[in-house]
Parts: sequence; structure tokens; C-alpha cells
Amino acid sequence: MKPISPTWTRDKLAPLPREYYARPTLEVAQDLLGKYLTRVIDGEQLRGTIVEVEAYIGEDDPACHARFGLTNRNRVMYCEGGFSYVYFVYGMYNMLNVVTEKSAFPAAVLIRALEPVSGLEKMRELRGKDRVADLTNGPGKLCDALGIDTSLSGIDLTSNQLYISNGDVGEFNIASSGRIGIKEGTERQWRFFIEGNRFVSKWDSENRE
DNA sequence: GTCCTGATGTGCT
DNA sequence: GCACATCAGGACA
Repeated sequence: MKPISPTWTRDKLAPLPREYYARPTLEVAQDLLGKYLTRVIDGEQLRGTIVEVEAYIGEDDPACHARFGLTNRNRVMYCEGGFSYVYFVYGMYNMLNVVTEKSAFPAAVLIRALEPVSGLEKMRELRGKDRVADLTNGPGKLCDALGIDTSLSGIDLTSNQLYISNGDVGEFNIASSGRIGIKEGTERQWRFFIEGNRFVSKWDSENRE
């Protein structure tokens, strides 16, 4: 699979516009690969390239948080695309999602792994780990490394404290697989990752397409 | 390297 | 009361 890569902004660090997120979720999910995710803390930029994502789409998706309809927790999934959805699981970990599609249609893309680009020392401090390879190679880990928790849920990704921009990577291939860590809906090949990237969280060969 | 287990808080069917 | 879009650490090889 080849990436879909239109030029959304001239500046590789300018936040992507609202229209970027208001598209079909599977399209946005694949297109997010290779983009920069930037978190600003105390004026410092913590930045990584998105290398692994998963799509969660609509009330009919048995793995989606919206499968039981609108609740307090998943409310932000029902808003228009381009906002963050951060939730807390296993009593310990935060998960970062990007809301997609139009208002009232609940869908989001889970950011599962990043390749660190800048602010590595701050990430080490926040994670309490030294090895670069352990900083952002999983959805819980990257939230730790970027200091992301539920207080950042519902913020506008076209603003400048947490945003996504064009990025600066070369050619790559996109691979897909079933989603990880869920029990239902595993047959949907809605996990996408940059083939061969060392920061991808898992390479379960049985999950590979 | 692999496999297994325990930790832990929140929202809900 | 229980399930949960995970991770770290220990046992073993």
C-alpha cells in the first residue's frame, strides 16, 4: 500500500487544517502516518513522527467506545473532526486519539506509536526511561513521553499546544493488520503502520495482512 | 529473546 | 462488580 500524501500546508510545522480531519476515518488514519505530532510544554516542543495508528469507527464497530451510544466519556468522539480524545485505561495509562469525520458521527484514530524527533531529553524525564527505543513505541508510552493526560481531552488540534503537521519523512510503505488489545472487531484490518519502522509497537506475524 | 502475571482507576452493557 | 484500545518486570531459555 502506498501512502496518500496531498500537501495540506506549505509549512511542515503548521497545524493541519480542520478539513484534514473531516474525511473518512480510514483515509485520515493512513494519511496520519509520517506526520509530525507536536506537544508544547513550557514553551518546549516535544515532537515525533506518527508511525502506527488504529481506526475506531462508529456505533457499529464493536471495539469502538461509541458502541453503546453517546456517554459522558465518549462525548468528544461525536464532535467534529480535529479535536483530541484522551481517555484513561487499566488504572494507569492514557491513550491519545484524534477525532475524525463530521459532527455527530463518532470516530477517531488512536495514535499508537511515534518516532521521536525533538525534545528527547524532556521525553526521557517524563517517561523515566533512557533508551530512545522505549520512549514512544506504544500508546501508553507516548502519552507519558509527551505529558498527555485526560486534561488534554477535547482540545482543538488546529491550535498550538498539541497539533499535527506535515512532517518530513521520505518514502515509506503502509502495512495493515487487525487492531491490538481488543477482543471484538479484530477481523477489521484497521491498524496501519509504517512498514519496517523500529518504533512500531508490535509485529505479530499472525496479525499481518 | 519469549511467556506470564500483577498493577490500578474509571465508567458502565 | 467487572471489563478495559497497556506496560514493566520476573522466570526461563
